Amino acid sequence: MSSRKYDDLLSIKQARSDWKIKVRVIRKWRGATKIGELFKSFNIMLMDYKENKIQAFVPAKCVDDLENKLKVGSVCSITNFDVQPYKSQEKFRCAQNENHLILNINTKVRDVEEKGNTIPQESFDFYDHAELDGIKNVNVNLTDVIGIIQNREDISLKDLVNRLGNKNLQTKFTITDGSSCVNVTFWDALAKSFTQQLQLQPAQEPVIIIITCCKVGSWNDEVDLSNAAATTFYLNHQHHSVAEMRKLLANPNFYKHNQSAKTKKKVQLLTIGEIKKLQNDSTESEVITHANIRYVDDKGNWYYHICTGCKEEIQSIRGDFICSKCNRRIPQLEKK
DNA sequence: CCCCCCCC
Repeated sequence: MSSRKYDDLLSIKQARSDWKIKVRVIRKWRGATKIGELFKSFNIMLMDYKENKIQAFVPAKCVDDLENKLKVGSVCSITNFDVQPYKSQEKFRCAQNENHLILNINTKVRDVEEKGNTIPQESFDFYDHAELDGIKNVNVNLTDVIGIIQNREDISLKDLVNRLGNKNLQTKFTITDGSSCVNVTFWDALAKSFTQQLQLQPAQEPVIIIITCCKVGSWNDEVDLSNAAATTFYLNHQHHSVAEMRKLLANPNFYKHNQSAKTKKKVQLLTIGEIKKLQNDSTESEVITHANIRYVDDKGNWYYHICTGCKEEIQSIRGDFICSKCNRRIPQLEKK
């Protein structure tokens, strides 16, 4: 075995046969088919002592050989692997690195002792909640976020059937950094393990969550974080970022800009009769009701016309109307 | 050398 120094993960620019890296396996995940069957192949995130990270793929043909040597938390030396740049349009990249590794049947993995510079157990690249709106729906890179879980008692696991007839598990919750809130939707296996761990999570309230490698999307015009295959979460994790957030939380001004979220009540389903009986303490509360529309009163001016295309208000509608903003033709309303 | 949808 050669005794030459280990290569820096950022120096690995193209395939070369003699790369030698010393890394900690910090995360591991498997892709799945649309119906949730896990692949034999898997992925890992590797980190060196400089906290450089790189994603590595372990193809099915070398899983039997390598999986037990690549346990999360272990430090190892790895030689003989392929290097591949991400394709220019490739989305859902897990590490801020132009390249990723592909292990193969010649790859050698050896447990090594950690001497000198210690490789941390984890490393995150957090985005502020306020920045998320600006990067939503891009997802060339996956995103790390930290926040305080709100209204923990309202969080539940739901069974859904989507419009294609597939079954899904879903859990929704909101996290805050004190000044803004972000919605999170976890799906399927991650939704299940999240709700389970949240129930087991002992004492320390509120629960601080780190979500790593998540997608930043939108739902109902709001930023919504959701899980990709690589997404992992940590509750009240032993990490300085969690300690810092808990310190901020102890400050009485922490929620100053966040009162609405803190006091937000669960939306209730009420009958019209119950809504009529609500008292002053329900002012501006949100409720849901089921009702049948019997007729629409078109006298008075409680309503206005909008173009069904551009949603701009239309001043008058008599006969067919061409929207002056987008030229859409809006037919005359039919009278009964 | 496998996936990254899915809730209105």
